[in-house]
Amino acid sequence: MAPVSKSFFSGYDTVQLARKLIGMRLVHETDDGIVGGRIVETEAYLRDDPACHASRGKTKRNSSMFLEAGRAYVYLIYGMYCCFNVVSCEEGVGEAVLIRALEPETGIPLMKMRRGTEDEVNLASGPGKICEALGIDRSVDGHALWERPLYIEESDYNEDLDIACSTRIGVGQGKEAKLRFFLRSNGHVSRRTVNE
DNA sequence: AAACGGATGGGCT
DNA sequence: GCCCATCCGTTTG
Repeated sequence: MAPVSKSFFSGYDTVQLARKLIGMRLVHETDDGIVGGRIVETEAYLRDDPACHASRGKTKRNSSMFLEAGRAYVYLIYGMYCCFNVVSCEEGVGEAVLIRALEPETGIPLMKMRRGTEDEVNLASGPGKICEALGIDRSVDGHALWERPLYIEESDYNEDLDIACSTRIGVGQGKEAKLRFFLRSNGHVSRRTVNE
């Protein structure tokens, strides 16, 4: 397999890209090994959405959100975890898709070591867990996700996906909006019991 | 099974 | 000073 082309990311709005990324693979080729998995849960963050970091303008922290579609936006949360996003829309807009959960596929032993658990369901079922399992930190903020070593690639099985929709997890403002997307009956999503 | 507190850094009203 | 797009271990119903 190989990274998708740059054009994979353009021509869609953020909600469309959030749905399109479900079923695709996120892969990181590191010195310690190749790790990756299938994306099973995403959330959309929109420009006029109070939960979106870009909604109050461009700062040093969120500046990569304003890059072109397909760039990485990685930020530190709660002082100790990172969250990984795929930038959407054209340069200068400030929207992104948060990747919330993966179904581990490649490099599972390395992920287990990094996460300190043998439980496969617990390897990447949350945005902070994904970054720990894949070795993603702020040094890849702004990276082009159509290029190695960190990239999106096509999945072997990507047909007839049953995508469900709910409110987002952990947000204060913007609670009502149903901007979370996940594979309905997949065991690797971060939470099972949310509305509808 | 749900609820809570601690760890810990940086941006903000 | 307070609020987070979190996680984990522990306590409570």
